[in-house]
Amino acid sequence: MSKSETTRQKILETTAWLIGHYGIERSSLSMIANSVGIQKPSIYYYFSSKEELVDAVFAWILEGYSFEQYFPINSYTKENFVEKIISDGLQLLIEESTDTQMLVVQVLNEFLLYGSRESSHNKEYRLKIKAVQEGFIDGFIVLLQKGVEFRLTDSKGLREKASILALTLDNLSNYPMIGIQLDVAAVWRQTITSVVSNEGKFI
Amino acid sequence: MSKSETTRQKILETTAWLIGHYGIERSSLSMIANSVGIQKPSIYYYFSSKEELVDAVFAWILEGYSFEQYFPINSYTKENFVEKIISDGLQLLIEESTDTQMLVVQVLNEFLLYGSRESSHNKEYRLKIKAVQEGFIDGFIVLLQKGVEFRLTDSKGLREKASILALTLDNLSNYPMIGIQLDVAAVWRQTITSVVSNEGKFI
Amino acid sequence: MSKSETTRQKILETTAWLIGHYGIERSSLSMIANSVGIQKPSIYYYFSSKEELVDAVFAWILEGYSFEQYFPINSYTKENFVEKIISDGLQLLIEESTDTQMLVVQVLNEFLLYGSRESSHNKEYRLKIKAVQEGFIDGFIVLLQKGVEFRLTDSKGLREKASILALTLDNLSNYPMIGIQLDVAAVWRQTITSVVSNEGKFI
Amino acid sequence: MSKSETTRQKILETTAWLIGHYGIERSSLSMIANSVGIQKPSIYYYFSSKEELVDAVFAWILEGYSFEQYFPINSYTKENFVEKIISDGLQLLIEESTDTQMLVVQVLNEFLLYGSRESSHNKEYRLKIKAVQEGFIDGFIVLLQKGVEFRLTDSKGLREKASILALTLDNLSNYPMIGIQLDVAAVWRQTITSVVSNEGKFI
DNA sequence: AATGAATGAGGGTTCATTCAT
DNA sequence: GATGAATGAACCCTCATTCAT
Repeated sequence: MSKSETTRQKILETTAWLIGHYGIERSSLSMIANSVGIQKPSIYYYFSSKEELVDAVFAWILEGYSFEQYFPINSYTKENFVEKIISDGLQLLIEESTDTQMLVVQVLNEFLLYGSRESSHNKEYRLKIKAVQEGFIDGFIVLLQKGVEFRLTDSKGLREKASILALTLDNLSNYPMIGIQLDVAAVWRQTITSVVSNEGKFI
Repeated sequence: MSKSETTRQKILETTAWLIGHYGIERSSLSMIANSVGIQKPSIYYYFSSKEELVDAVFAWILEGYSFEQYFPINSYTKENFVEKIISDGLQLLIEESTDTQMLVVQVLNEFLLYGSRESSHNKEYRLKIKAVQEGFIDGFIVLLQKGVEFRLTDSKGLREKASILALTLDNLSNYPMIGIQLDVAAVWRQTITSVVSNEGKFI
Repeated sequence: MSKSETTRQKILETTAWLIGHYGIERSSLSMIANSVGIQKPSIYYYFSSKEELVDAVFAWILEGYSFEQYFPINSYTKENFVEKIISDGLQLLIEESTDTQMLVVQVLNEFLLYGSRESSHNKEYRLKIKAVQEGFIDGFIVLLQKGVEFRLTDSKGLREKASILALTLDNLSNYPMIGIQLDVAAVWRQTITSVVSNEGKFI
Repeated sequence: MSKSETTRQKILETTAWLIGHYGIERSSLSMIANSVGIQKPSIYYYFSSKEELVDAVFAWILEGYSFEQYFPINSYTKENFVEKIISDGLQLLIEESTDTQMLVVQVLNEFLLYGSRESSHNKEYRLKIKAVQEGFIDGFIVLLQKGVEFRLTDSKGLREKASILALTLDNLSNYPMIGIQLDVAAVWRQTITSVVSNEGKFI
């Protein structure tokens, strides 16, 4: 990696960390430059404005956060189906309790809130996060359809079931932020069990 | 209401609205004063600092957001049990799609994120929100215990079930913020059905 | 004393104390009102502006600070002359190490400095303090003339001798402010001895 | 001198001048910036806060104000002893009636008073000024000891004599501030004469 | 005799940004 | 590639003051 790219990357990572810890507005260019170990105007060599830097951070964070990454559809079989959903989900949830990934959640939430504010530009954030969330819902729909093919679950209310899975996953990853202690594994397992293997209970 | 109280209340409401729309840091005292129709220093007559004002807004928002308000435990009977949980929850969820209550969610999220940032004072926000969330979990536990008495649900994993209900409610109220269209009523109904009336499936 | 006078007096004393401890500019009307136990606008009932209040404090402080008060010329005799100058001076100096009087010195210094600043109005402070200081010099001249009559000192350089006494007194009362430990009594006695009983050494 | 140092120096000098004329609190950053011919935030490029700027001014002013600078002990001989003390002192006193040095006195007094106020940080000012004052006392003690060696003065009460010289010098330099006209030279000569050549009169 | 409510002016400070070097 | 120097705009906050009550 060239020196230039190294510095760019350092700025990106540092900014992400700072945003996760102090929020977007509180993460000033001074702080960022200071943390990276460069001078403030140097940032402008890589990013033409704070807005552009923040956008880049957002894109960089989002980049590695997709359904396919955590739930590789092709490796699901009739035999491993239920247990693999559980374990794949747990991996996401538990990975997130590591510092690195908890940062991602925090930063995404920051952007989610930031994007929900009154501002023409911010709408993009909301739209992109929406896309990711819908990506998870769509992913679960596809996954559940496999479950239907495997005759492990019935075909009614697939969209609602998928939504429940997506939002449960989302919220379980948010709970640590509030500080609530929860048996994440148990709750996730319980959710999968009742959603996937419910028989004709859906109205 | 005295003139003083009127102004104080106006400041409180305006600030809540602004925080919901622009966030805490972006809601400057100038904006607030401007929106209320007074001069900036006048705010200091009612609140000794921005921090105190923000605290007051937080307390005011939190004040009307408790489990008991939405799920009045005493009015649950064996006959109305399942349907009442569904309708009470829907009232919360649908009420929240009105502008007034959607503001509450937005503001609470703002505080939640604000509280998760590095700062000694902010910890209080997190703790108070945690208390509210735990209030919902505890409330659902009590409610589910009633369900057990009524022999409508079994007694295993009560805490996990309650957690699922609480976080589902939480997340369903957050979805509109992202802009995702969801058949909220269907999802909630589905969740209640699978959680309450699951038979021995919990591990 | 009527209630009105009592409050007025309380404001005066409190302001003097605050000026002594925090300086004129730092002693805000809020602080004063707070310390007195009244509301800010009430001060305006007694003093039409902060400037007028400060002036009143100045006059009140100056009022009890004159040469005659400490050195009653008429009670000086040939027999007690030297010892009485010493003891009268020491009374002023030692009295000043009590809290009450140390306040006076502090406040006067505050006004002295305040008065030396660029401002048309402040000139009055300087002039009045100058008058007091000259009052001490003139007083000592009269006193030393008595000494000449008593043939205890010679008549040369009376003005310079008087000046030395006045400024020594002044400075000795300032030293505690800096925090320098000094055997005040010894220095004052030494000064008197060398000034009053010097024989023909003055040029 | 680099551009940066020039500006820094200009800020320092301007601030000193303003403090001498208007006091520390009245010398606002707006005034300073205005006088220097720069914008307010530019000051922060050189000094991280007003406090730091004021500290720097204080250090800068104090820097050139020591006993040794005015009374070079090594150049005192038995022959020039008395006359040199007089002339060295007069140089300090007369130099101070120039605008430049009168500013120093004014500023030092400002800091002395500022330092005597209730505030944890200000204590340092008092301590440093105390150190300078004690430097003068100690310097005069050493000087008088030389006088003892030269058999020009006796060895009793050296500390008190030194104190008298130091405070006389101090006060003589303060008198112009009040506006009192005084034959400074005569008073200083008289003090030296009576202090140095007093014979066994000390008690 | 006193105050509740409000304000214009100005305080110190931080911000993102620019630009010559 | 990077920065030293500078700035306009905006920040939170405090001030002395006013005025109807």
